[in-house]
Amino acid sequence: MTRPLRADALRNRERLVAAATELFTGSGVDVPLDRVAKRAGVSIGTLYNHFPNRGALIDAVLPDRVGELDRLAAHACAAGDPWSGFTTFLYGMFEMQAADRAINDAILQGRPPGPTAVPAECGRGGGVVEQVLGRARDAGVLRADFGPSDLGMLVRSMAQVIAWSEGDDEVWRRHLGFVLTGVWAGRS
Amino acid sequence: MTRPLRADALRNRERLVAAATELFTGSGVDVPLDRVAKRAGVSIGTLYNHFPNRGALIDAVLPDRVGELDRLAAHACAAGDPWSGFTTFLYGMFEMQAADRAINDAILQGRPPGPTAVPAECGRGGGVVEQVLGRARDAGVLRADFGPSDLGMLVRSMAQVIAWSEGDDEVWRRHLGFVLTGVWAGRS
DNA sequence: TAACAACTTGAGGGCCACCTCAGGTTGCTG
DNA sequence: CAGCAACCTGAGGTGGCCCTCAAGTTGTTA
Repeated sequence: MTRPLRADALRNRERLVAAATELFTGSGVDVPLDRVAKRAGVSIGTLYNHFPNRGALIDAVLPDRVGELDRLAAHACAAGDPWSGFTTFLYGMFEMQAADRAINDAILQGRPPGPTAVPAECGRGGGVVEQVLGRARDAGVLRADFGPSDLGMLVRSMAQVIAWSEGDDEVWRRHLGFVLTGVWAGRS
Repeated sequence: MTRPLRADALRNRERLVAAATELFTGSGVDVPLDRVAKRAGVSIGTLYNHFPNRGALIDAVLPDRVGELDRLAAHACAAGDPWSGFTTFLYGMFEMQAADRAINDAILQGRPPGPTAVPAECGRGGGVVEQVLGRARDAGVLRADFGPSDLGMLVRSMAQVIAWSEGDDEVWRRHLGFVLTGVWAGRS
């Protein structure tokens, strides 16, 4: 079906993804596409040959990063204590989110009619994430009614908090701490 | 210094504010200014005569609404129980925020380098708000270290949650409940 | 190496919102 | 009511970004 790309085409595509990754990560997913093309050393036309729109480019950039979620979640499941597994998973995840404006922006901008495939990607890793949640719930340390949609909302709200933290991790950590205390079901 | 406006100028200014209030409230603070002018029955040039930029218009629209905060806060202080005073204040405030896209948008978009004077306005009512906080803290029902900046962060994060709730108040109420549980310092 | 298809190029058209300003209109004052 | 300032008007300039496409270039296959 899909015949192999010509050598130069493949090279250009890789350069484009690399340039987009850099710019999206640093300045958000709103950077003019001309700038992405220029940084890739390629014409704007070529960019559009490979990616019909901005969303396609974002979709090409994000999945790599989302893969890290799997590792984080696996690590969390391996932890002895379900609660600390759950919390370190969240802290790790938001650390990643705070370090990469592309991710944070994608979450912020994924307004109700989400344009890109981020939700789909999140669904992919959803299985593992659901495991982390389930383990904490079953152990009775997480509110029994805390579901994936609650986590989704937390991610979105934290994206906003992170954007306001301006690089100071302590700021969003503090806020996250409040919420975690709120969803903790253990005995104090 | 500032001599009184001419009669027609005053009328136009009022019409502009009214039109902007309607449009901002319903469709967010991003509506094209041409549309605001048209709805006010005034030319775009007149709009710029009165308000040099969008921020000035927003500043003219919001303060009315922020005034309601004072009433809410006063009501909260009048409540017998400091904790229920605190929580009903917050629920009331976010209800207002959920009902008015102008407010919610202004909060969401007031990115770190905030353009409009919303923060200043919040500071104005800040005295009363600080009272509500202080009362709850002094009564030992609110974390002793929960300050105004924490409240500010909560407001911002809730703005995001509200935007995602798409009119379903139960959604943001649920999330707010988590956070409130987290900052509650009473004995369970 | 010929010859085709795949790919690239970048000027340019479209769109939309922002904002200006020269000229016309209107309230106001004496 | 004259005459001046204050005010209004809206066509049009500006800028940014989006996206297209006809013409040129380059990899590839035979």
